[in-house]
Amino acid sequence: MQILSTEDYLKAIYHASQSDRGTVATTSIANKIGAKPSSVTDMFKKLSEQKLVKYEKYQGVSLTNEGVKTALRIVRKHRLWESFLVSHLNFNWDEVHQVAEQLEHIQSEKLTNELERFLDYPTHDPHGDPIPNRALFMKSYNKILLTELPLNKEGVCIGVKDNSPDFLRYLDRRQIGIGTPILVLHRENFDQSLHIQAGNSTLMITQKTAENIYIKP
Amino acid sequence: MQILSTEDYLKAIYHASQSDRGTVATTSIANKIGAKPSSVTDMFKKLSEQKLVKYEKYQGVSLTNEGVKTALRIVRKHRLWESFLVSHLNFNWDEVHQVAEQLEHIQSEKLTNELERFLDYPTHDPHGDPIPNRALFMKSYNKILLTELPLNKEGVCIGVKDNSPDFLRYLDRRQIGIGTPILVLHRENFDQSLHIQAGNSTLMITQKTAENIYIKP
DNA sequence: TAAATTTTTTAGACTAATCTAAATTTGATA
DNA sequence: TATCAAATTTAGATTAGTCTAAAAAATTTA
Repeated sequence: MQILSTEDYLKAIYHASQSDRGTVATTSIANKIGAKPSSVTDMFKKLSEQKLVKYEKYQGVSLTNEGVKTALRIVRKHRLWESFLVSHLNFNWDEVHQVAEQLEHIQSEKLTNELERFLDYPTHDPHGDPIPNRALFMKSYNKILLTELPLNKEGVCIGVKDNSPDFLRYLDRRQIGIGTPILVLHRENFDQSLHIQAGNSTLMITQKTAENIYIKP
Repeated sequence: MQILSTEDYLKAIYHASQSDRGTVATTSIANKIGAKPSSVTDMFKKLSEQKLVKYEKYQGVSLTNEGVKTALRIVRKHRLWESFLVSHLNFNWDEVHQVAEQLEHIQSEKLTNELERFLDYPTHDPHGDPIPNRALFMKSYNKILLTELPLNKEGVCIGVKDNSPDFLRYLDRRQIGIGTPILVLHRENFDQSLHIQAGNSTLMITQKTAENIYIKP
């Protein structure tokens, strides 16, 4: 439908290879990006010609060093813009993604670097994801899922796995956000739901929710 | 060569109809936009179908009300972004145009309006051009060209006609900018060059320069 | 006002990103 | 290991924005 740039493909490949480790299948990108597998194959060939991915027929793709760099440059811009939108333009963390998807394609090194300076060199975006610095280096916390936090051990919410507006708004309503201290009071054996203390309030959350919250123990 | 959106055409038509008054010729847009006249004709037809311009074969185009609104929405974004780049991201007034050309296409009403609020509702951009407000209304100063400023009458630089980096950097080197007070000390009959006082320094400028500086008397 | 020049449009073609449908390859299963 | 299902690729078509070259209209000039 829409016209997607090579940048969108590189970013999708980058994110897919983070979770799936290593090479990425045609259909997995097709689903992420909302295109038909045949279109993805064409783009794989094109990216391969540009030496941004390694592509073997029927074997999927993996990013080359140059491809990783290009992807990280986009991730950097995306997360800097998300930070700006939240910190200075009154956006909520569930509203920023769609706009940042556009802003990440703006081409101007000076713009990116000045934005980073203006924001005082943030290391993480509003969802807790790390922001690559000018050298494209980023440090992630060592984090666990809330499902893995032992009973009565204090932890802090430092990010989410699912970035969908639905989930983020759900967390907002429960007053869970980046930095919220969390304690697991009880784990229900029956359905793995949790009773937790989040900030000042105690509440119940499902396993599915807990699987999508990152915690620094 | 490049793929231009309807937005670029509308903006070009808008600017052309400001200076040329009324309808705009195919070649004039072709030159502005760097496309062949045949491409422009095609786009005129397309814009006409969308009721954004009134188009009569061989008679050029003029913007409809809807077309003017769309153009002003782009101008608004362009000038707000230029203001942001200069006021918060250390851009000079000669550097902002190219980046703002990209930023003006970002689609998000909330973004535009929040940016405007963040900048505290600026009325003019770094080149002195008026910024349409949310209702797309803008007020220009009544301004004259520096060539028209009478001898020994105090005026203030409030804008430039030529926005090219070359000209803007030339003015920078001479320490002329928005807000600089200017006095014409002498007008040379031979070539219409001017001796002026600009801020604290006196200097000589050519007629061509004076024709591109707007003054509030 | 007729001829020459310039401007504009039309016709047909190209490119990039997409699609559908058919063919091919892979890998799982029996 | 032969078969079948799923994944992937190929082939050919489509669309939007562009181009060149030729035709048509408008404008200038003699």
